Amino acid sequence: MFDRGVAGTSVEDVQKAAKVSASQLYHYFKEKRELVLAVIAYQTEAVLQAQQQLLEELDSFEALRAWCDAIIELQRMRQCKGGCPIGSLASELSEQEPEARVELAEGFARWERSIRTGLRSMQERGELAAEADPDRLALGLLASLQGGLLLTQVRRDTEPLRAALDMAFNYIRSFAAGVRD
Amino acid sequence: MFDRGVAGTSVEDVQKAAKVSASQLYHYFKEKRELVLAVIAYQTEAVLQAQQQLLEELDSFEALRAWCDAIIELQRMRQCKGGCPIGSLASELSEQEPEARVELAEGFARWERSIRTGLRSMQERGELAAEADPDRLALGLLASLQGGLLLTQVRRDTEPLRAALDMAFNYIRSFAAGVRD
DNA sequence: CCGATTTTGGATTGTTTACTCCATTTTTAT
DNA sequence: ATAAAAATGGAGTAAACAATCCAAAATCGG
Repeated sequence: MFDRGVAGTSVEDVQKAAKVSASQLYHYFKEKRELVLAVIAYQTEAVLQAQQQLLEELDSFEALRAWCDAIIELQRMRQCKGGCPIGSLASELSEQEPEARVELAEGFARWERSIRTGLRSMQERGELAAEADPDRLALGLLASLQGGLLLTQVRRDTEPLRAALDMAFNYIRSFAAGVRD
Repeated sequence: MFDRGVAGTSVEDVQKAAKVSASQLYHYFKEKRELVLAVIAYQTEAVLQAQQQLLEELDSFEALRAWCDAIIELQRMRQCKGGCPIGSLASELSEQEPEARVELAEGFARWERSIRTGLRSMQERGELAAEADPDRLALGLLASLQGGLLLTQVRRDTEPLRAALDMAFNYIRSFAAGVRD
């Protein structure tokens, strides 16, 4: 489903890939919709877990920059194919499957919270100015990341992702303690 | 296709909506893929035309802000449904239809160029500092817009779009002539 | 060890889908 | 006016699809 989209992946495709029969799949998942919800849960965990380590140790601008660079490097290795696993599902399912939309919104919320916590810890350490708003910065950063990933996927070139993350990073850095005012 | 996605829209759905018979549709479009390419061309024109006016008169930060606000207002009116017509197609088709991907990339490129031209004119007018890079700023701004639209679509709330565009706008404004250095 | 429950294989069903076909109507060119 | 070309209606086809069904196998509880 990551490779070909949800609509582009038949239940039979899943059966073959998983080497199980139809009755097995339908024994564990009532219908395709349910399987898709499981994919959302799985991909959300995968993305959050992959980010967790770098986001937990967000204590400096260098660490934030390292996180950005890691994402860029990951997309480069993937030859810019596939976009964000959560973002792609979100775009395909938001208008079609209300339940999926809610789950994906929750996934993004967790991701956002994770970034926000990192920015807050930078603020507590005195790296980030007190007047900075970690909530909005985290949300803006996540949006930049998503948009950057989409444009990078379409263009098959990491430049848009770089531009988006550079912009977000530099903006956040403009709130470095002591730089403003 | 904007409402239900490309895969979620059958050729028969299109026939009914257009009140034409199968033979008519297939007379003008060899196959569904060709119809989809026409949709891409149509939506690209629609988006660019809708933006054109505001982007052409990009001569000040107020005008840039007005453009941002117009986009936010548009999504609010749409109840945050549907995301970006180009972005949604891009996400659904990029990995599936190589030809569509190229057309969508070209659509984004035109959009980017349009923004870039606006920023350049601001630079020529002396609003934007000479050391600002309109190319990267335009790309970053477009990425922020796309990501903001996606998150706003998923959350059914304009806040992510606001945060994304605020971030991009404030960053660009930090290049206001005379403010830096 | 044995009866009940769960799990599995695989054929099957009914529907939806993209696309075709051909006869008929409409338009165009002269 | 008329013949050729283009456009249209609508039934039809074959494949793909999600989902069902039932019998067989495996697992579990006492």
